[in-house]
Amino acid sequence: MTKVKLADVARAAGVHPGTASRALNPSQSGQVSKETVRRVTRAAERLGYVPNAQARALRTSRSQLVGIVVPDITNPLFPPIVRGAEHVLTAAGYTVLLTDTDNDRDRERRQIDSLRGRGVDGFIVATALWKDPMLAELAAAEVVAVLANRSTLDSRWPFVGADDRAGVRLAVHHLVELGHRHIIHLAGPQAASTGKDRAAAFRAAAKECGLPAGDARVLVCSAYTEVQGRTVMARALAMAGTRCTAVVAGNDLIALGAIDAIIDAGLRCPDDVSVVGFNDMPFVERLQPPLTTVRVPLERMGGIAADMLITELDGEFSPAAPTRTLLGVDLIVRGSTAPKAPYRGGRRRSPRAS
Amino acid sequence: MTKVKLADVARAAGVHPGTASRALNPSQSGQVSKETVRRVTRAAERLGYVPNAQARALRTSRSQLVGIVVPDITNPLFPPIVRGAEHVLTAAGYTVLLTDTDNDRDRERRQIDSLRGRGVDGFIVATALWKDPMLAELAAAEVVAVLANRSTLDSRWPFVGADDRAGVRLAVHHLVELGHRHIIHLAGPQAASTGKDRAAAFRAAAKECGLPAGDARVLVCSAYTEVQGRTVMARALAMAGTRCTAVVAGNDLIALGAIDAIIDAGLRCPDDVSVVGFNDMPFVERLQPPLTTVRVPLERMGGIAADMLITELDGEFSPAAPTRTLLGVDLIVRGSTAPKAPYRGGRRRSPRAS
DNA sequence: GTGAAAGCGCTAACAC
DNA sequence: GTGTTAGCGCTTTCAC
Repeated sequence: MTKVKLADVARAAGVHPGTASRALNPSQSGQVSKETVRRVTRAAERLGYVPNAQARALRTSRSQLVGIVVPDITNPLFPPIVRGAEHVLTAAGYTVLLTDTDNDRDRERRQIDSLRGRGVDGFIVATALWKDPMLAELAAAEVVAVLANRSTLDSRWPFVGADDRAGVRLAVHHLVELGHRHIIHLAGPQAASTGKDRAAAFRAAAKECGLPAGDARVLVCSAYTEVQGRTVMARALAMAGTRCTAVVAGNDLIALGAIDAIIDAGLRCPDDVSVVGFNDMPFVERLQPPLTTVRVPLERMGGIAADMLITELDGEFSPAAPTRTLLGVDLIVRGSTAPKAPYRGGRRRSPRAS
Repeated sequence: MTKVKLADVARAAGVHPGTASRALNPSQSGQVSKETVRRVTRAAERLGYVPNAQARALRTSRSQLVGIVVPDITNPLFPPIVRGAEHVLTAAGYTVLLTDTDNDRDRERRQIDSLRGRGVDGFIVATALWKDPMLAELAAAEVVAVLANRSTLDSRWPFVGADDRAGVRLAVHHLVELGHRHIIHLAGPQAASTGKDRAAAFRAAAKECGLPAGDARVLVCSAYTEVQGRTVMARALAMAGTRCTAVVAGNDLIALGAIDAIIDAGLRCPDDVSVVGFNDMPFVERLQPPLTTVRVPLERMGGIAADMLITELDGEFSPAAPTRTLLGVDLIVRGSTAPKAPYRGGRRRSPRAS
């Protein structure tokens, strides 16, 4: 079983390879007689012809390959985004190269360089930093890319993400309505737009609700992980002056860590401390307690990122100002938030044995 | 910024392109003088040379591309497998093409054909059916592939998966030790080896524990989903003759659905019915109740699949009998299993309002 | 409407 | 040890 190539199809159809190429290529099949198109198409089918993408790419310098760059595919935030993007991309004839940077900048650079060497037509990047040297390089090299979830300082990139400000605002108002006044924000890494923007939104919302700055503290986690959420929340609970009754977490993972720390401290969620997450990643509705969180349409985000990239790739020129899409979000109220309990004079259950 | 090619590097180093190629290629750089290698390497670095993978692939008919085929990347079972495989593969210079078949056979065929057209060197397939026409075609076309998680009837494929029999045996023994005698198995789809093998293992383990066949029923779910688990469990609870006190689920998702059905019926887990899952996918330890399940080293599974594939790809010939690796599993006992409650004369809480 | 021919960037077989 | 050459499979200009 040796690979059948265009020349074989041409011979079988009794035409020249060039003609066969035109016949098989929708955009050029107009230049070929209907009859020839039919003969070539049938021959191709009969022989089970599959075009060699490498050769085509080499010739046309278009690979129909798209690289998707995520920090960690096991973070439940990303599979839906990847899935949404993949569906749109494959429907449009593109193939997805997935790469997981493992949150490691060196690895990210190597991976992206490798994908560039493979001639990808463009990237969907979900690892952007606010100040991102990698993106600067890509820009310099005139690489086509779209940013998903995280934005960047450099406004030249098309972007699709959640309306972070609206989401945090919803969360803060919800807590205030439940009677909470001492609310802290466990912010995500400030190098990421999501971390930065949500923190800013938290401050703005707190002000809007009339909370004094001292009652609406921001504590920064160095990563979007359960471990960081737990560590920073533990620190917050141990701080003398802090007596927060509610937490707005930078994302769901940080929220889970925060809940752990609350339990570690002998407190309960939501009885003693309410917690709101962000993203509504899969399965958080089944956790104990079910997580109140801001729902982001992740699969749609991936699909839109793919659409944007395809537009960019098809377009002869890009508009002066790139498209920026902010997806609407909803607050999903579940079991991790409750009305502020009346002050119980420091009565705590004994801390969990470690 | 025009792309720098091998000829540019050669010119800069003052050698012929052929020599530059040899100098840059580790396997052939022995044929070139040390000094030339140095000059070429430096020139390549200075110019920022990135080899064109398309051209190389066209010439060598080796693309260093590997396709990973999963049914649904949003099923938490798969991200760890993909991640494990990707790390090994990228370390070995391969790039991953990910495709999500959406559990759709037609889509799967199209995707695999497309990846073949792209000249992938091999596949890691996590969607195998026990009798799989797709795999038969791949075999006929002499495609190199490795099966992960699910095995197949045709023994020609290398395979890495969990020790399903041992896992189910652990689960059944655990339940019997807790005093359960009326145990049902909510099996996964019987078209998949995991569904079939776990069901067979369940029957064997029940027999081993001296449970009469009528007390150890097998009910089959048509998919590994929460919806199916819930539906089939509801049917089981509604069946007149059934009074099971424990469930061995085909996987964690089915287990979650089963727990839903138990609650729907006005019963409690684990108080009235114990449930054991399979896979120990991420976050099940935080669910309500925390899921007792069989832990499978998923990331390792992916890594081993990648290793097997690389071996296959490097080897001049494959051994007569392909490698089959069964990964050891552990039972992780958490909150969804408990000792059988004394018979409470059909006393049930009123069913949850629907 | 179709044939001829060149060439995308690279590697490997063959000279010397 | 290095230069030369051919060609991987395809598309596309240029003839006719």
